[in-house]
Amino acid sequence: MAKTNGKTLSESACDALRLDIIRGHLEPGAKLRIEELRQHYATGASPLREALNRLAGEGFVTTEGQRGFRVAPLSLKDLQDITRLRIMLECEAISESIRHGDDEWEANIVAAFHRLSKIESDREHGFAQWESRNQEFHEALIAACDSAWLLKIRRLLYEQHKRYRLISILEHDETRNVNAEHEAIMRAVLNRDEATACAATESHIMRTVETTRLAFGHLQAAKAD
Amino acid sequence: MAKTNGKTLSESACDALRLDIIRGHLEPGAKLRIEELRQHYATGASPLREALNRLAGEGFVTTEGQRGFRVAPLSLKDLQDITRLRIMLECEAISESIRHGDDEWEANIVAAFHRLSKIESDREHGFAQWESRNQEFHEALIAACDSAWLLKIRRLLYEQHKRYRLISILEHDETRNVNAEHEAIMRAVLNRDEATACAATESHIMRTVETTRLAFGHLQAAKAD
DNA sequence: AAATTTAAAAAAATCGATATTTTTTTAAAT
DNA sequence: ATTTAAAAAAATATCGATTTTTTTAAATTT
Repeated sequence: MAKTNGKTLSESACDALRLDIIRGHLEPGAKLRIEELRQHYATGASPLREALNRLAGEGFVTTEGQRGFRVAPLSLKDLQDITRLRIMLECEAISESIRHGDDEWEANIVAAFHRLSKIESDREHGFAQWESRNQEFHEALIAACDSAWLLKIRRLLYEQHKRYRLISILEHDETRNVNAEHEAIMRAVLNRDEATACAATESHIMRTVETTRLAFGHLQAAKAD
Repeated sequence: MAKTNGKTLSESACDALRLDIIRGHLEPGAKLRIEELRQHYATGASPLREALNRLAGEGFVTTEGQRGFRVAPLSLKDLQDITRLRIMLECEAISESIRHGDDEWEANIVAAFHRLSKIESDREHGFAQWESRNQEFHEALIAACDSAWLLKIRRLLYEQHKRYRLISILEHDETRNVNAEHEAIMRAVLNRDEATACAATESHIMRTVETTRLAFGHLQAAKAD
């Protein structure tokens, strides 16, 4: 792990681990042995332990006494829990953003929506790119919310949910028109219509979760072999 | 730091640091030099660094590149931010608790209220005890909420707010009857009246914050000398 | 013989001491 | 007053030592 950027080894390891956990590259519940990680990430034990402790604070890994670290587990109940909170926080953030946003904020939303629309069709192919533009669009919507804690917690839950979403890439609900859902949210937001924006956001999240829920159920069933 | 319990040195250091930050024993914004902490907590650098990284993940300390750690700063804006979210999450948790709670849950609330009432009068004297029983009462109220994330985040914000509260112990609003506020919340909860319970909780938090806000303002003014 | 317990060995986690790198401070020079 | 260079301090990483847990295999009991 060469120090190409200005980050410390701890930080690089932390980011790499977080990404691999979110991506599902590291299995939920899997044991995180220092020695193996050392090999894989080509770094010393100390930076790794610091990174794992950081991630434990963020809730991505669990740790018990002298028994090392594990990837935080996933469950259907956890998914539903996260979903409910996400809806609540996302709506709160959007509402506040609507109240505070200026012209520049609006412009950024429109731009982010446009960028996302251009590749909306081939989700299957450049999934990583779609994922990143999707996130950028949703973050543009709430960019005018000036509650640091709300944004911090919302982001945490967004990434926790991403863990579920990314293990079910293949599941694609053909009956959905995600672009239309995004457009509905954007319309309401630009109209400064809080109630409609929240309703559209809630239904967007609920639909996404329904797809995720199915895929996650399939995965669990397949594992029970 | 003797290993009297089953905890690792990292965990002990983490708990000790967190407590000292919440208590205000470590000044907001203060630099946390490893060498000094090593002296104070009588432990090695590795456990300390792990503890600090954990606390960074939880939001109690900040960290930047190769420049070490600092106690997360406090501000009036931060206090207001935390307050708004606390009200939202606390109400959500209480509502769910009301929907799910059983007889045992009710009994624990009544017991916690009683324990708190017995020492409500001399807040000044055994403040630590009052603080702990107060927290136990509030946690008894939401004990039947089975959303792990909601409880986790609520607790985080509760402790963040405690940082503000504990630096203003002396500020005592004589016009308040905290015991009556607690009783009002309890009554509504036992009546399974969500709306009233939320309203009472919101007003309780708002009053507490108002006292805190004043004290914090005074402190800032005093520091500006 | 199968299952449980015990003891030894191996593996893994945790910690502390030391070395390296980076930042901050200090003082001189421009 | 600003810049530059050297010294000190601090943060970070590596390595090896210690402690704890897990695994393995033998011994005992049912």
